[in-house]
Amino acid sequence: MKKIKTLKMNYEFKNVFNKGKYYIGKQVILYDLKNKYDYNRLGIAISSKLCKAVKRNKIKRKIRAVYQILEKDTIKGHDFVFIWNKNENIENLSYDVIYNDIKKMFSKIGILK
RNA sequence: AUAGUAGAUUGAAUAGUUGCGUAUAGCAAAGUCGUAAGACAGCGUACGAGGAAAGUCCGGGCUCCAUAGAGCAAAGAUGCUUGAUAACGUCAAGUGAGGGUGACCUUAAGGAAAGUGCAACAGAAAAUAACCGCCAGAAAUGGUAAGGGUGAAAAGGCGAGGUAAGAGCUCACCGUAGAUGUAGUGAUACAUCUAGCUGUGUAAACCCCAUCUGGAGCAACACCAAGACUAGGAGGUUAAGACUGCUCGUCAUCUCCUUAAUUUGGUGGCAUGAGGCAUAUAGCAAUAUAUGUCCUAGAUAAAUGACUAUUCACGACAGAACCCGGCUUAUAGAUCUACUUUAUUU
RNA sequence: UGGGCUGUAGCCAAGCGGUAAGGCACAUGACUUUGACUCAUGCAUGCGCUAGUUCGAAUCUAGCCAGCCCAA
Repeated sequence: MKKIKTLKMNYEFKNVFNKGKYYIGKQVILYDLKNKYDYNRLGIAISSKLCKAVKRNKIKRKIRAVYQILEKDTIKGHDFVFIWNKNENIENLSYDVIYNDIKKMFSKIGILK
């Protein structure tokens, strides 16, 4: 099963936001919650007020690219939701910063093998 | 050389590693997920976002409402002419008006003599020529639209004759309206004659005239599976429904009321089309016809990413979501074609 | 994706062709020993932006911009 499992319904997102713990990185904020399944699920939420569709897509793609690499080495059974940090300018978006952010977060949670 | 005008094209490129979506009668397997309908994994191969994909401003296809019907009204849209188109509020060619030295650009451009409304302040007066004035007359009264300077706008303009004073009352020139002729499919243009000219502006105020318009939208709609409900009453022709009102007509395994429920998942719709490109013919052109050739995204929380190397002008605006034809708006730069102004030289 | 609505001072708002009412807030002055209350005066560079119609647009027309609501 190589496909990335994603969160789909609105209430699933709300669950993570309300009950989950959050971790703040330089460009990305992560909400984390344990789930019932034996795999991880990913959700990315970027509001349409932030910027237009092209830039939103770029953020999503970069987060997804990082997640794919790091997700292999994690302990399964979590829901993740990523949000863009509003204090950061969108034009500074870069792959390396997001990579370091998410690596730190995952190690804080303690799921990195 | 300089400053511009109009139109068209393009919208970084190459290589490697890795990753994503769709297709696949290629290989391999006969399995996995799911109650079911149904869906799918590995390797290989092919293909994979724009000129605006945007705004959702018009028009059409498609689907359902009856097959989308008839008449009157209401509501809305358009508004010089001819043509193009499936259609349009779009496009092309022209006409008038306005702007620019010019190439060229802009233009919702029917009707104010069907009727109604409005025109603040100022001004005698904003459409009835009332008031002051001028002239005649003893007065009553009559004649008059020259003058009464404000205003965005003042009763065709200006000059001469004429008169008691005046006046298109008469005349020349200009403007306006009408008729006739010529040119043109036509808007209209030009010429001649006639009328002395009474009626200011506003229709992007109501309105009148001409032409056109049924409604809702792919989250439409159809089918499949699971689950819930499946109880009671009313109607069978005008009650309710099919955009609004009235009249007519049509429909139904239909509709309405009370209680309950109106959910979830999947498949199709969904990518060959009023398609693109090239050539020829017709046409000033938009476009049409014929022949040849090509098939180039199809997701469903939504696919193009990341890294490395090289080159240059160092990369703007920006992401398909049922599909087409337009319009509008955003846009770094690059290339090409035609034309104009000014200056200098020959 | 589709459908609809609204933009007027720091805030709430009236006005729908004739040159921006009102309230709160703010500033100044008066009253008061001081403060509050009260009274007086002031505050819109042009009505979200850009064009057009008109003698004249907040108002009419067209195109943009921003915000909000509804269906699922």
